Amino acid sequence: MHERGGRIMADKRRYYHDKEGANSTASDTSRHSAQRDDEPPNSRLFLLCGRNVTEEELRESFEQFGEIKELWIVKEKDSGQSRGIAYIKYSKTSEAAVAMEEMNGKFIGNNAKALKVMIASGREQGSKRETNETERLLRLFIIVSRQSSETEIRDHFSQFGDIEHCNIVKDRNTKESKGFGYVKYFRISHAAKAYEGCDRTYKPKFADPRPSKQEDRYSSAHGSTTGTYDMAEYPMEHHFQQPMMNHVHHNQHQHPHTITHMESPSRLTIIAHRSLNQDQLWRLCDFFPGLDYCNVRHDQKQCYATVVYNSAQAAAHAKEKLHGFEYPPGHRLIVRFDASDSSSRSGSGLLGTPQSGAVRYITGSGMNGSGGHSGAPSALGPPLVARGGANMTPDLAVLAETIAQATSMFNQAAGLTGAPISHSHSQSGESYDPSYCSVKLPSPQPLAPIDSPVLERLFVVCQPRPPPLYALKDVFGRFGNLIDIFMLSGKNHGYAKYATKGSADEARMVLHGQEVLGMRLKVLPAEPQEPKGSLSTSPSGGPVDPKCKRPKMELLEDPPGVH
DNA sequence: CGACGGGACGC
DNA sequence: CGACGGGACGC
Repeated sequence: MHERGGRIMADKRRYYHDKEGANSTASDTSRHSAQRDDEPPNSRLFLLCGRNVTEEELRESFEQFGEIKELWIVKEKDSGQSRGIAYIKYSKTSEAAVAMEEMNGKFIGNNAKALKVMIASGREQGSKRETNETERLLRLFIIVSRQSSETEIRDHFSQFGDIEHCNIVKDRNTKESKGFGYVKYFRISHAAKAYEGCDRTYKPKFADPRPSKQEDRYSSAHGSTTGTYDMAEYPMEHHFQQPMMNHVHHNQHQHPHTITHMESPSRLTIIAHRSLNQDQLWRLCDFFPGLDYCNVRHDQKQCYATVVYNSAQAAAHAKEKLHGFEYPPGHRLIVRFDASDSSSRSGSGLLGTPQSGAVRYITGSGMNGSGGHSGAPSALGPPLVARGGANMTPDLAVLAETIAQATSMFNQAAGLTGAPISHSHSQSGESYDPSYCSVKLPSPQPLAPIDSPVLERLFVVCQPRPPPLYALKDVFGRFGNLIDIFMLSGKNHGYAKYATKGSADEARMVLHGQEVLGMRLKVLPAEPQEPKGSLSTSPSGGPVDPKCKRPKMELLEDPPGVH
């Protein structure tokens, strides 16, 4: 399935790999439909319309906001008469959010009644809502690395819209980050865009509403209606600046964030890691036909590019291929149609004004334990491009290497050899640089989609400590079909997940006993993961599968060439 | 005017 | 030796 274009992964499945099934161990009957309804979350609309609104009218008005998966008007069972209620399921959360914001209060057809549009809640829930249910649509729960700051969170998330509040939860006493936080927007569509478009290491989820403080205390005191229904009126009036407008115009809906502008179909805005320079991004964009112009500007945190193609189709094609692509590895590009509003800000452009803050180069557990010592060991010399940069920090060296790898990968994908930017001496696609990896490696390969079924896992031990995650990802990825690799936090071992057994076997045989950036690897077949809830009450006692118990791991204590 | 039908594990 | 990421908000 990975044809040529597949190298530039635009696989949307990358974005929806949340494991909502964590609590779905309670298996049962009606779960199937319920899951479809709410996947991705908040992608279904509930609307009140007139009884004579037709399915065609609804479809005509609502399809401009995205892919409608299902459109259903609720009818009286016997007469078949509409009950004035409809459900519209979109393929994406943000499509539903924008549709709601745009269509609520509008009139369609010659109906006298204004539409009321809201995000549908679950089938079981019905019309019952909690007091502050609106938070569920506005606030994201996110995982953050332990050392990232609130400024950094704000910088990243403000690109999707104005933030009402964001915080990292910290231990009251030690003030240490607990590794998660919250971001709350003013507008539902902004939260939805952030949910889909933020860096995936944040693992966003819609936050459960915080229980309001005066719940039952006052209700008894006043004996009044403070209960569960008073907020039933949804967040609309609060979040909608525009008064109800008249009839629907079928033109592009405005991006909610900026003031007034239109999308220009041949211009793109790309948000990328700040380490990328103009030349690299130009090359990247030029990989797709029709590039006219590429301008890059930076701030402390990120890199913003305006890219113009010579046609809307060319731009759309590039956008589709590049959005979500990891470049450099571990950092997904965000690509959208450019908003050409000249009246807005100067300098950093239309996408927020990030402040300075600690830049997180690599996210993921692999870097956590290594602190500032993750640079290359001096015995083997610094990695590739860091050479000669005596005052380069380890982080910069890591970045430089990352980019070299990514560039090399693109050169491969483009069929270019000996491109000027290439720092390595790889001609035929295979590379051998003993300071990077002690064995000759195949050329870089695309990763498998993150939700691919895991057909084989490898257990990886690194001594004395793990090399940077990007290096492991690259090296283990070169055998193809790598889904993911991670190191356990603070440990020197981890797991690589493959979508095919063949790739895993090859990786294991080639890499076992080799070195990556000076770190010796053990690569073994992973023992099957123990089911979490398995109480040891089973008569057999311990682990499930005794068959692949003791993989042999000798031959490693005395590797060739190094004592 | 405020909350759930129809079809269905299978190329 | 080296075995399974990280997760809900002031107690």
